[in-house]
Amino acid sequence: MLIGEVSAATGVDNQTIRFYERQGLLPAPDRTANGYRTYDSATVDRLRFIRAAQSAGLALTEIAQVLNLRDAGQTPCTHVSLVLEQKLAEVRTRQQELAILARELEELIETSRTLDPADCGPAEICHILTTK
Amino acid sequence: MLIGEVSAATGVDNQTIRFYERQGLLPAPDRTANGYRTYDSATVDRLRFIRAAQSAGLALTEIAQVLNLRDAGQTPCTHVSLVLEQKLAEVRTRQQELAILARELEELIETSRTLDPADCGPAEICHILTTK
DNA sequence: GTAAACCTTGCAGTCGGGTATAAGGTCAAG
DNA sequence: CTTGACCTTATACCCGACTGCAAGGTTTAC
Repeated sequence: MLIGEVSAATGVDNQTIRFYERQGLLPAPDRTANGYRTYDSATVDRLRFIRAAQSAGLALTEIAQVLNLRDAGQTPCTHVSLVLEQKLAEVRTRQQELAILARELEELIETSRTLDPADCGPAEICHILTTK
Repeated sequence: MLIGEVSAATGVDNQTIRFYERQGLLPAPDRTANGYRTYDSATVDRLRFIRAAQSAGLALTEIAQVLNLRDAGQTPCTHVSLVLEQKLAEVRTRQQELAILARELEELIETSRTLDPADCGPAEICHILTTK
């Protein structure tokens, strides 16, 4: 399988596949006589795994760690569980931050309804954002 | 007021103030005889406004637009309202995405509890993330 | 024999919001 | 007269995950 076929099979761009190789997410592949990279179906699985892990919110470096553990012959499940727990905690934190931000935005929008643009004095910049 | 005093008054770093100037968020200030930037209290207000807008989730380019409107003599309130509405919509979208992500992470973690690491076949990479 | 559709390498650029560093000028205190 | 705290400029670097481009080699189709 050439890189383009892997790309077509996974939806991951050629350049991105080479980028992942440089980043240590994919091992250096075998080459054909003319230097083209050749892959087997394990690479397709590996790329699908990367996409799955990515959409689960893991960063590439975290995914690389999981893959390295696995490549070293260990079952990374325990490690993966820990990473997932940590990710969930981060997501929860971010959710709280966004909830606060959403409330603030609502308040500002509410304020902007009750304020008259004509009241914007020349000294202030925009009283919607500075009234608070 | 020299840049360091403005920095002390606002908590915005000297370098950041110069950076904002380059980004068009602050006008080119007057200079003393020896070339030092001098500011008046309006700059302090402007920086406070920038921080307020930033903590409301606006990007620097959006803040620059608001300030430019204001500097052009317009009351940017209507524009600000629109930007805020749009921001709120973005935040809502992001909240939904995070909610989905959180549910997925919970499921994966739940799965990892019921799975035995010993079941991790050599072919798969990590069955917590690929079971789904 | 030539055009297209592949593949290779290496390096630069993107986004946002800064932060760091170098190399120098200025000013007040002791 | 030197130390230290200011200030100036220009330039480069950081994070993450790519994306683009140049300049070339290879293979397939007509």
